[in-house]
Amino acid sequence: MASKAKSAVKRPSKAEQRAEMMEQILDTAELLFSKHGFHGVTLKDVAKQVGVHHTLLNYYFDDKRTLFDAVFARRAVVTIDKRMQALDDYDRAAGGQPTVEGALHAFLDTDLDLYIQGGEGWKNYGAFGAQASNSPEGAEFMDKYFDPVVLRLIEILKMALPDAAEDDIFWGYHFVTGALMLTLARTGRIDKLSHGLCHSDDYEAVKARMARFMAAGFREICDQRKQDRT
Amino acid sequence: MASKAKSAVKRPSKAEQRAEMMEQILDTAELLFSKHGFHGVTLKDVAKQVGVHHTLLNYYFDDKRTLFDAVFARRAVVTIDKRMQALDDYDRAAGGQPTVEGALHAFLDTDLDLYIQGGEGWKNYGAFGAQASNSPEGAEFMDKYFDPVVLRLIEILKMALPDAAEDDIFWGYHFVTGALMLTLARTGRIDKLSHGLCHSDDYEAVKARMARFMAAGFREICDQRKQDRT
DNA sequence: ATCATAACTCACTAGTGAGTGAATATTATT
DNA sequence: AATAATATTCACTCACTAGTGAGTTATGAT
Repeated sequence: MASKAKSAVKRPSKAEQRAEMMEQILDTAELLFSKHGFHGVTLKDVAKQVGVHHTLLNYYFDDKRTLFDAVFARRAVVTIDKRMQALDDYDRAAGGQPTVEGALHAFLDTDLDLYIQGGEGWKNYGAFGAQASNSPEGAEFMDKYFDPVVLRLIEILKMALPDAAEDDIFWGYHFVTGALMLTLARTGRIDKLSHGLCHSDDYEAVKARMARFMAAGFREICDQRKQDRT
Repeated sequence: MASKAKSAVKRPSKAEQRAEMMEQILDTAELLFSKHGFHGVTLKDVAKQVGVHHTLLNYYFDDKRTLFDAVFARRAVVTIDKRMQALDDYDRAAGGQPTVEGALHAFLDTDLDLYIQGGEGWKNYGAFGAQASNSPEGAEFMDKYFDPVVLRLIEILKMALPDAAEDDIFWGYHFVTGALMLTLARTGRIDKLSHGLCHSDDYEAVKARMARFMAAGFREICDQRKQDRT
C-alpha cells in the first residue's frame, strides 16, 4: 500500500484532496438539484451517492442552502466571463456596425460551446441553471450573476437595431432566453415528440439554428414596429 | 340563521359544496405548486391556506401525488381542446394553403387569450404547467396530454413549409415552446432587467409579438436548409 | 513518537413529512 | 326524531429531515 512511496504518481496534497472532495460533492449536488430542484433533494441523497456520511456536507458547506448556492456560483462566473468576452470581442470587431445575428452568435454559441465541450458536468450545470432560474431559490442568483451579460447583449442589440423600440428588444431577449433555458433543461421531450429524430442533448443542432432563428424574429418584430410609427 | 329557509338565495347542494371545496383545494395547490414545485409544497401548506385540517386533503384526494395530478388535469383539457379547435378551424379556413404565421397565431394566441381572460386561476395554471414541464412529476403528463395538439400544429407547419426538413420544424417548435413556457412561468425577470419597461404578466405584449417572431424564425431556418440542398 | 489539526463518523435532537383509522360533527333521507 | 351517509377533525404512526456536538480516525509537522 505504498502509502509514503514517492512514486511517479505524486500523492495529492491535503488542499488538493479537500478540493477534490468538494468538487465531488458539488458535482453530485449539481446533478441531483438539476433533476429534482432544491426541495426534491436531501443531503442524504447527495451524501449516499458520493459515498460519505451525510453530515460531512454540513462540514464542508454549512447548510443545504449554502451548498445549493455554491453549485450555482461555481460555474456561473465561467459562462458569464466567456460570454462577456465574446460580446466585447464581437462589438470591437464589428466596428460600430454590429448585426443582431452576430451578437446572438456571440452570446449563444459561446454558451452552447461550453456545454458541448465541457462534458457531463457542464451539461448538468445547464440543467441546474434552467431549473434554478424558475425557482425562488435561484431567482435572486440569476439576477445577481447574469444581469450584466444580458444587459451587454441588449446594448449591442440596440446598436444593431437603432430604430427599434426598447420593449421589442426586451421581449425578443425574453424569447431567446426561454428557448435557451428549455434547451439546457434537456427534458427529453423533443426526443419523444419527434420519435427520436431530434435529441435533447444535441446542442450542435441547436447551435446550428438558434442564432439565425432568433435574429430573424428580432428583425421581424422590430421592423414591424418601425413601420407602424411612420 | 335561516338554515332551512327557502330564500331567494338558493343554498348550494351537497354536490355543489363538495365541488366547491375541491376547487378551492385545487386552486390553492395550483398556486403553491406553481411557485415551489412538487417537493416544495406540503399538504399542510395547502390545507392551512384553505383553512381546513390537512388530512382533509387525503380525504378528497388520496395522496399528494393524486392532488398534483388533479391540478394538472383539471385545466389541461381546456387549453388542449381550445387549441385543437383553433388549429382545425385554421386548417380548414386556409384551404390547403396554411402559413407558418397563421398556424402559430392559432396555436399561441388561443392559449394566451385563455390566460389573459381566464383570471388569476388560469395564470397560476400557466406557471404551474411551466414548472411541471420541467420536473419528473410533470413530464409524463406533459407527453400524455399535450402531444396530440403539438403534433397537430407540426402537421400544419409541415404543410406550410413543404420543402423544409422535419428536424428543422421540430427544433423550431422547441424554440417556440421554450419561449412560451418562460412566458407562462412569470418569473418577473424581464421586469427587473428592463427596469419596469416590460412586465412578466403582460400577455398582451407577448401575444402581439410572439407568433410573428417565431414565424420569421421558422422561415429563416427552413429556407436556409432548402438552399443548402440545392 | 508526539502532538496538533484536519477529516470524517456517530449518536442524537427537534422538528416535519405523508398518511391512517377512529372519533365526532354535519347534513340528508325517511 | 331516527338513522344513514358524508364531511371533517383528531390523535397518532412511521419514516425521514437538517443540523449539532462530541467523539474518532487519519494526516502532517516537529
